[in-house]
Amino acid sequence: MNGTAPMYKATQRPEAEAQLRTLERLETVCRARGRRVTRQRRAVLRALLAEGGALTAYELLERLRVEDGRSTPAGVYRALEFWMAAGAVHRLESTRSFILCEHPEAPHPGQLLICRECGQVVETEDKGVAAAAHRLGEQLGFVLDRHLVELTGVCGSCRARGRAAEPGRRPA
Amino acid sequence: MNGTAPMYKATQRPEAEAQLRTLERLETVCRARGRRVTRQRRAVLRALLAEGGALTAYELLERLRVEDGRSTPAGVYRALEFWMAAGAVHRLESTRSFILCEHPEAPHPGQLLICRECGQVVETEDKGVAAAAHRLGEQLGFVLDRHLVELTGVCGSCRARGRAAEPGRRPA
DNA sequence: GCGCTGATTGATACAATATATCATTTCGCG
DNA sequence: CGCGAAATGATATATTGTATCAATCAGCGC
Ligand SMILES: [Zn+2]
Ligand SMILES: [Zn+2]
Ligand SMILES: [Zn+2]
Ligand SMILES: [Zn+2]
Repeated sequence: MNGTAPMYKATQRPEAEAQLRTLERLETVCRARGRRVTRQRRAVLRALLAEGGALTAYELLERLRVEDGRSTPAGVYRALEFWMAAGAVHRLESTRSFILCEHPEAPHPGQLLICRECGQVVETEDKGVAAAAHRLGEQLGFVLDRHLVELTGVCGSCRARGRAAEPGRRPA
Repeated sequence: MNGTAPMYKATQRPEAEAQLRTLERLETVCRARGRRVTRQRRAVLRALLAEGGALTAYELLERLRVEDGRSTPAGVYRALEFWMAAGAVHRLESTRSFILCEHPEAPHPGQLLICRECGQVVETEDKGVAAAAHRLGEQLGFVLDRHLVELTGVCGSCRARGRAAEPGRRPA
């Protein structure tokens, strides 16, 4: 059954390599700005990378404590804040969790598509959505600097698997 | 209990009348579904209406307690959940607060524009944004049923007031 | 009106999420 | 090394949201 839509399933994290290269780049940028990439911060990034998806701050904390029993909520939130400022981590407002950015090369107005069945999160940089949002802001006289778009539903593979569920859903 | 005179606070804003008419309609709809519009639920709606903007659950609680000292967090959240299910209230994820829906006539994928200076929130039903989001979902094989768009920035009147700020901003 | 039934509330406790503070340690650098 | 900025550790606390269950209320058939 792998013939249908294995597009995102993909192999065991092919992005991992790229993510690690990205980490090095981030590190360089941070140092240039007088900020440091420390053990704790690296640990947070590694945990998110290993998870391959979103984690809440306290789930992250549990994982960090396996390696370092002294980890605290404050530490986790500090590291998360650091990476969010660097553009390497996003916060999913609708699930109060955190996830690695899939395009950390540059700041970007991204969109997050969330599957409520399997928890998968896909990050996009869709020009259409971004442009429409920007246009809307202009129409209303706003100068926007934060762009939060989280779209929740059911992904293709979950729909393929769960034919037992009701076919008729009403978008709300 | 004291006589529950339904003296709705004199209308301070123009939409208030329409909102109150909408309340009656909601009430009818709710009854038709075996749900009740009670004193406590009405109080939550009135408080949001009087505020004219977003309130956190606990800010709401403070206000309710002025009139009824027995109000509790659970009660506030229950009422909010009730109205959100009815489509009369939205939760602003980015500020963890709640606001009246400006178009409660029907379910809708809306967008919220938030001014970080004055806290103003404008709700829109922009076809362009909604269509772009829907298209994006289709491209990625998602069937979406929740549409969260919160755009934050500075509104026109705040910009007019605060000319001291820097003119060149980069949307992120 | 009377009692039945399910919806709603009251009261309390608790869970989950996030931040404040300050003494101490580490890092980068001259 | 020794300085100052950055980061952490430790602790406490603030904020936001739920669970539980007995008591009460509203609608309904009688
Ligand atoms: Zn990103
Ligand atoms: Zn899925
Ligand atoms: Zn609305
Ligand atoms: Zn404003």
